Amino acid sequence: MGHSQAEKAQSRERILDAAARKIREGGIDSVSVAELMKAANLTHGGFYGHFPSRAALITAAVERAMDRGEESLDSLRTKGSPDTVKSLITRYLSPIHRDNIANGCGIAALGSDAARLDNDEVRALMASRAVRKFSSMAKAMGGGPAAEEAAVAAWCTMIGAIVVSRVLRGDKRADDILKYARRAVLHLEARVNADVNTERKVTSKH
Amino acid sequence: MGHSQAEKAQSRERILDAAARKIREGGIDSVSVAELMKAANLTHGGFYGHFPSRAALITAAVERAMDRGEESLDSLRTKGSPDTVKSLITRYLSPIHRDNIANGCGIAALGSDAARLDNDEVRALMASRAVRKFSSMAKAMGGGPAAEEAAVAAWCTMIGAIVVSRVLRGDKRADDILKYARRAVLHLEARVNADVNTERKVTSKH
DNA sequence: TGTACATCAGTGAACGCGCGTTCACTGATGTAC
DNA sequence: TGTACATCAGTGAACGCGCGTTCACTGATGTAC
Repeated sequence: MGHSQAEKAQSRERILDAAARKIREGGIDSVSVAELMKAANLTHGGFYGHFPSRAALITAAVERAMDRGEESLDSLRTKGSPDTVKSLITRYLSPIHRDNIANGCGIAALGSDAARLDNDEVRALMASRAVRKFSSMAKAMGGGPAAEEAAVAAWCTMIGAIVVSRVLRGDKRADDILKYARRAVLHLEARVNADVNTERKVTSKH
Repeated sequence: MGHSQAEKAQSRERILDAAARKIREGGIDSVSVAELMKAANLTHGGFYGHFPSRAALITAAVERAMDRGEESLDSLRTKGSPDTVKSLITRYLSPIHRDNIANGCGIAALGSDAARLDNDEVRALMASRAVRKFSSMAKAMGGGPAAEEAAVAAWCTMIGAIVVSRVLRGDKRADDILKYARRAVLHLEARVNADVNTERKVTSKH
């Protein structure tokens, strides 16, 4: 085996990515040091050369999970087509996303867990990522209070729909959940678009 | 201490209710036999006189949690006022509900956990309770496909909003999440009402 | 170029701890006579 | 009414197990001379 610094950093990345996947797949408690190190092709004793404790790993892995979740959604984009709000909504509420918990949205995967976390560091981290998600969509919707409100409602629907559709796994109604949520969210988006346009007209009259 | 059958049944109820609360407060994994029995004023050894295993208790406790969650929402009803869909929406999306995880909606509290459960018995149980929730609201919205669709979208938004608002605990924006979701859901409800009425008029013309 | 040494990522046995589970026992209650 | 016994919910010590964590060690690589 190699022993360069670069190779150590690669090991750390393997551990983190494995943890970020496992954490979404099985929840925060499901990550055991031994299993994790095995997934990274290492023995469990070496773990403490990379992280001071399991708790520290969890914090880093949740952050990684949030990042990878967004990247994964990005990677579903049709090449060349513009990155619209509608496209994001459709990708997020797709069966592909629902069926791929390990690589999907961190909030959908860990929301209930995060809601009750006594670990304020991890919870605050997820909260700030959520707020960022909301702001980003609000901006893409044209900005302003109406867009902010629509973006928050849209994300609540989307996150809730993925969770519910996953609970119904195997049921033929699971896909309907996504479909109904998609229509509701697209309606929200269309409504805020109309509002923003109306506002512009009203404003331009003065 | 007493030793009648009735008293044993009462002990079982105390264990179950404590578990149903703890399970929502800390997640399925957080329920330990010893802690649970202490909460029920018993010693841990006696547990197996009530349940064959921890797993059996979990199944029963999740069911109990779902029931108690609905009862708890019912108990927030203003006495004497009619039980409308609007009233349920407002009660569900209240800060009181958000801040009371232990007694709140089981799907909001355990959704992410249930979504990844390998235990199909428990997951199917939660799925059927969710479907029942949706159907019940659809019926209260006047029934039919449009009401079914609106009810599903409404529940996704409501569940997602409670989860997100809990993740933002302590942030002043946490209340906004509930407010925005409430408006979006009430809009959905108003829209399906209008649709149903239009449909009635159209139908009655023939 | 070759040899001796330092470095350090990773190894694997061992630890204490809390967990689910088992089981011999206790002691209050109900019943038989 | 009083005594002896059966019942059984609950007790608490003990178990095996997997976990997070520690630590003395290994052995491949880089460096000094």
